[in-house]
Amino acid sequence: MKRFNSSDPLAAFISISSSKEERTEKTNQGYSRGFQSMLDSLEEEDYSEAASHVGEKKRRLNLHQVKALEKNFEVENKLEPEKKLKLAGELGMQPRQVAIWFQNRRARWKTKQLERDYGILKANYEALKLDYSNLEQKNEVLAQKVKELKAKLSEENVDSSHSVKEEHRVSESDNNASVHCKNRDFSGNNNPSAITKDHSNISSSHELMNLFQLSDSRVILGNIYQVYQPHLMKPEEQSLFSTEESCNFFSVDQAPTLHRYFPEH
DNA sequence: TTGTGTTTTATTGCCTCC
DNA sequence: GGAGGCAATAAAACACAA
Repeated sequence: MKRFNSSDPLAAFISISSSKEERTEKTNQGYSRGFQSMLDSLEEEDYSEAASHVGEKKRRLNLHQVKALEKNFEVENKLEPEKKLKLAGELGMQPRQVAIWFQNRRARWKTKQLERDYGILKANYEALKLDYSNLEQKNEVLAQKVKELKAKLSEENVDSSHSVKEEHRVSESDNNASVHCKNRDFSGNNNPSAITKDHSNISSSHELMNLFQLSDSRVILGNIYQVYQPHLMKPEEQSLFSTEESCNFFSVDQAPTLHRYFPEH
């Protein structure tokens, strides 16, 4: 087990100060303001205390030592034992001090790296959120257009459906469509009661229009998603947006026949 | 001057590797 | 089993506002 060599704790704390030229050398190497001021004050302290320092207290490394350690860390963030001994000798430090400095420096670097990664992830998330918001707006516009077209179509059907014979023919066509989708509900479950049951429960045309809107929005949104970022869809959303389920309710190829849902027309 | 927050240096305990 | 790395933490040094 490694443990601190307590035979000479004094020596571990006393760092030999470097030359006056080295110590007075000002640095602008991108240290934080706090760190820089710390280094500055450290230099002054070194001046007055280095030679005669009483060493029980924890001491900070001088500027020369820190700069040399930083330089070595840039080259390699882990030290070979030989390099550690060499560096310790050059800087007047205990090898263990050098090792501890590198260890702490790696920890600081890791923290910074995590902060950077978090920033990147956050930026990506914000961009994605913006994309999603834009898509929602487009979807609303498209849904509104669909709603208008349906209303228009409904009016046309009312105008052209006076003959009983015509009504009968359309009714048959609707029955076929009903058979086609009667085994499907909105969530993709094979629940025979889902759609047909809804039919019986829908009491007003207003509810019905909402039903259509919901369904259409999902189709449109689903198609946009599939074209735009298909890999971002959750499995359950892919199921929800699957064209087979939605098309049977409102197919693009076959315009919806609203007669069934507007029997009064 | 003092309280408080931040940074740096060092220790401890655990883990992995050889 | 020893050496070394890492996470958590203590403690000293330092900055700074009130």
